[in-house]
Amino acid sequence: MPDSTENHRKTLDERNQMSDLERLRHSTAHVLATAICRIWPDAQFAAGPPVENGFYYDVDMEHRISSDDFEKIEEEMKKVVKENQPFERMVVSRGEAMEMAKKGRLAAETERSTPSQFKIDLLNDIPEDEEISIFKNGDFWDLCAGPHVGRTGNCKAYKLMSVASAFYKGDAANPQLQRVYGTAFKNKTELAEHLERLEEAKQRDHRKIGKELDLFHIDEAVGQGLILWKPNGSVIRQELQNFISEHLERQGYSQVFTPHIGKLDLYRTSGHFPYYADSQFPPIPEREAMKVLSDEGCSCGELSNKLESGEVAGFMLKPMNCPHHIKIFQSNHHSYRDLPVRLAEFGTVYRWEQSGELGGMTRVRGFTQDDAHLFCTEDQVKEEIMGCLELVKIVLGTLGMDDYRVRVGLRDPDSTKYVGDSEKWDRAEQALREAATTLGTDFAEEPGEAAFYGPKIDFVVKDVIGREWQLGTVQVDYNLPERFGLEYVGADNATHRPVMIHRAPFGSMERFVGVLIEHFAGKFPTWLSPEQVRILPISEKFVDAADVVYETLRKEGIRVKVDKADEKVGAKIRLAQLDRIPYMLIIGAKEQESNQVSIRHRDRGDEGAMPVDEFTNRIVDEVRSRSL
RNA sequence: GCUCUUGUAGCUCAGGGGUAGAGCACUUCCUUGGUAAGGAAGAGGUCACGGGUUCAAAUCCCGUCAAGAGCUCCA
Repeated sequence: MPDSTENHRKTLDERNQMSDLERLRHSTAHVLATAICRIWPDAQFAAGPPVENGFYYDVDMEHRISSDDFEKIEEEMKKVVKENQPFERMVVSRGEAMEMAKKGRLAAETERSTPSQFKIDLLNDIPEDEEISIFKNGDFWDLCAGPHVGRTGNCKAYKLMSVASAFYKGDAANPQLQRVYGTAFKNKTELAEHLERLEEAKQRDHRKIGKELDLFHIDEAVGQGLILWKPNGSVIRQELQNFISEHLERQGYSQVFTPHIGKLDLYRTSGHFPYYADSQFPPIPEREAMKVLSDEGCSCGELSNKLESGEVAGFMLKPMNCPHHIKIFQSNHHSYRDLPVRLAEFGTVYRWEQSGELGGMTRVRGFTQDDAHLFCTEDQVKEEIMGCLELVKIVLGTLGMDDYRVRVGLRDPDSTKYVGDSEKWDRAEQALREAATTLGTDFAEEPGEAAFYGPKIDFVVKDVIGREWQLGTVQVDYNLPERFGLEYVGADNATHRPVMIHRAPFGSMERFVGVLIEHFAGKFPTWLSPEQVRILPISEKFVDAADVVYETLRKEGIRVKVDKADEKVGAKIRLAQLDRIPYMLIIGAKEQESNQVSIRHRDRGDEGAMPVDEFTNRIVDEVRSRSL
């Protein structure tokens, strides 16, 4: 189990490499602690490190901090900053440090009746050979390896952001502490810019825009994490599926359909049941079995045990599509001449995510993967992976998501958890590496990041405001071919085991569309827009003329509507803008006479008049080429 | 799953122990207009659900469900 950032104790070397900003944030965390300590002297502090966009300090005390307290705390922090206390480093012996902690003197301004309990614990975690240091700012002494900025006066631009609870040391078995989050920057300008970015992110939130544009709905009566795609959202999804399907065709894939459930035995073979039972919907026992068991007065617990042990048969909602695709592959005999076999499906899967993990479209319990499984010979692995990478590249390029990084997940050389012999792994890793090189993008090799069944390549996309999302993935798999005993007949007339490749350029339709909404801030390129054109007659008199244009566009497959409301154009434009419709066509007396339309683009504004046919050609072209 | 916060009209939200409010959206009428909001009237709610306290609960308390933030998790 790799250390999470949370648990990982920074080495002194790593600490010395802390950037200036991290130093500043860490120091601001001490300022925060000083302030809290002055207001609530019973406060016990745990850890207070810098984090990605700021810092936090974990605190345990009687009073429950709420955002209403922020003003008061910030006021007190201001005083500490104004006092411009120097941060002084003092090296002490383990015994001295322990003595201070026992007197409650650590993370405090005075000795206290209760010991600094968390600091005692942290002290015990410090390796024997490491120097123990205390950092002082004014009377506030804290066990801390540093480093810090020179004085509290350097911490001028900060803001408390939120308070939440966190498990002590990140372990769910430990008690929860109050974690106060803040952010800090070199100066107030940078702080303001950061806050602006956060505001921008809020405006782009796919849950907000999804509601505004009527894209999707989650209903309590249906269930948590289950997405209802509304007509507008469905247009986007369908367009994306058409887009992918076109490329699947070109790349020689076969599209298939499979049911949403499968027998428990199928997943016993694949190894997913009962090993991953906690993250799956509970199994569906067979009708007959249910009846017999209920007649016998069998409890739920017993039933569940019998399902797990295989005494009782049943079905499961599929948590992945692989087993179904494998069974399609296995339904024929295969010669090496047939390979590679590429089976693709927009396959819906169900996983039991913990309720607290769910959120909007990005973390759900039922989702549709743009999934495919490739069955090929060892020799074909590299080329097939290149094909997969090509597809991901086309997808991301078409959507203007050019800012991404590529991770090549390799096995951990020291671990033995991996299936398949190491020679095969060497070859597969080399194939992945070479394929990644052909991408022309930098990639990072990450040992230990491979799945137990094979190495993989992940695409991590950065959206317009700098957040990262793991989307596309390509994985080599030696495990399932083994478990299911897949075979093909080679040129030598002997049977061989094919290699499987899993790949999903979007990851899932739900997550991808969620990310796309935020990426485009709802302003989808024309080909993806649920409504591509809205015709705005200047008054009722021009509704007929509008209808004629409507028919022309509709015949060309353009998604168009006429706004016949009894409103002025100004109001109609406003609504169309709010709906993020790419083109507004305005029709009044001038246009009617000349058989033209006045074009207004949602971003470019008034583009003047143009004959209807010319506009039609232009937009049809724009849609067909899927331009941004 | 854990901690905290929240749940009032289709949407965004105010109010808060004495029978429900605004703006937008919706319907009707007036208006027939030129690039981001013309005017008027009307309709619309079991204040998430269940229980308790009270003469009286949308309001206070408990529970359930759901959402948000963070933690833990994501084959």
